[in-house]
Amino acid sequence: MNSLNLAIVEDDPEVRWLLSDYLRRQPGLNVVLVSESAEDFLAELPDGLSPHVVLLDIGLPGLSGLDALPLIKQRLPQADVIVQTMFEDADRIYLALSRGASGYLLKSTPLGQLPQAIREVAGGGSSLSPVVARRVLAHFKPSPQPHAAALSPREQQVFEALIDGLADKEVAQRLGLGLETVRTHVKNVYHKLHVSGRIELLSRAARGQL
Amino acid sequence: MNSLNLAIVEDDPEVRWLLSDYLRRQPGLNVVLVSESAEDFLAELPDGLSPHVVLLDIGLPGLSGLDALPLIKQRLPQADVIVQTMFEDADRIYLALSRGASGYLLKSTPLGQLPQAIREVAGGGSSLSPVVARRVLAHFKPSPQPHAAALSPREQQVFEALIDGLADKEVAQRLGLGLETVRTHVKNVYHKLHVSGRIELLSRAARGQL
DNA sequence: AACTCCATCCCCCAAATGGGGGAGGGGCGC
DNA sequence: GCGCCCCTCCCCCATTTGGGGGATGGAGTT
Repeated sequence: MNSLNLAIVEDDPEVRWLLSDYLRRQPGLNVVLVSESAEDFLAELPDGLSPHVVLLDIGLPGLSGLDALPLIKQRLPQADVIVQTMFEDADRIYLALSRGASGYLLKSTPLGQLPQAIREVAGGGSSLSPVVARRVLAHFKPSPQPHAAALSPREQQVFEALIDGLADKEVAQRLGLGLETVRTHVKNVYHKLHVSGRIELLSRAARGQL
Repeated sequence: MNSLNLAIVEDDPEVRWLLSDYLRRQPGLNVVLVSESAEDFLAELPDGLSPHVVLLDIGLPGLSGLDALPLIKQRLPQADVIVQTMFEDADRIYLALSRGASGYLLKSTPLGQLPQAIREVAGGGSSLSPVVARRVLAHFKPSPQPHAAALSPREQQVFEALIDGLADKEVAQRLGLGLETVRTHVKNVYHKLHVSGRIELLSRAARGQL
């Protein structure tokens, strides 16, 4: 079980050779399949063979790595896929992660860090290049509402209750207020946030636009 | 500019000593401030001094690292904060990241990896322990709705329109249907997804619970 | 043929919602 | 003192929403 089965999908012959050659030398790593395209990979994959980790290039001709990801995860649900690419744009990163990638390494990653990244991923972790990680974290922050500042303390509380999906009546209970009071606050929140009602409010919140 | 100013906030005396001692020895790293609490850190911080990176423990007595994060980012907007902790629960990770942490390292991280992580962060990247990274990535995936499968094609369309915040009438227009038809589909969607109305639906969608 | 699911549309009704309005009291700043 | 904002509560009214019922026709299964 110490032997980690690894598959490599990479179109550039030189890179492919470098990668497979280097990784083959690593103790505990077992390169079981090397393909030059996602189509080839899926076709060549023997039924019995299930790599623990797949190193997947994104800039593939034909079926792109991004499009191949769901197919690979379907064929090998328990395998972890590390996406390797020179692209570091938020869209591609987001796509790769939402399609089940367990790692996202830039091609600029030193070869020497690959074995560790592969072991981390196989061990239930994830490996992200620093630049990529920063992009990912950026998706978590944007909370600071420029609007929220305009909301009075009470309105802020009411706002949060609305986000929680409460009805006016329930908000009144939670905050110990009269129904009519809550209705007043709610209307004020709508005005200050420039929304027409709780549905628009929630649908924007769902998109992180608030 | 090659010298990286580093501040350390850590309550455990032994760990504090180990960290500061080890990091002080690293070439290019300059430990400029070591505090045993967030309060001390904010108080001791000279006005002219702006560390590039702050190593922040989360399990602090008094003001927790999590609560201190926003204050630190306020005082030092350009500084990158690396959170260091033994906690790996999703809540704390999420909180730390949404409050502006640029890195999240577990206490189990080998000392030897710290300098690299610090340099990566200072260089505009982010550093996450593998386990943490996996947790973070999990937040990106969950799209595949187990429910969605149960929705008929029309219902799926209606569902998406609801997420977009449309009213019944607007859904009818978008899909070229009669209002009553839409109302029927909407009700069916509610039943199949076990929600009581669009507010619960949207508020769950906002939390990624759908 | 009988059954089930889907899509389309219709009706009724009670509750919740949004958009207006107003009013009294408290606090803060000028 | 006067104005302004916040908090509290009240009323009216048109629309929307949820929940319940039912009807028709088509497609697919058994």
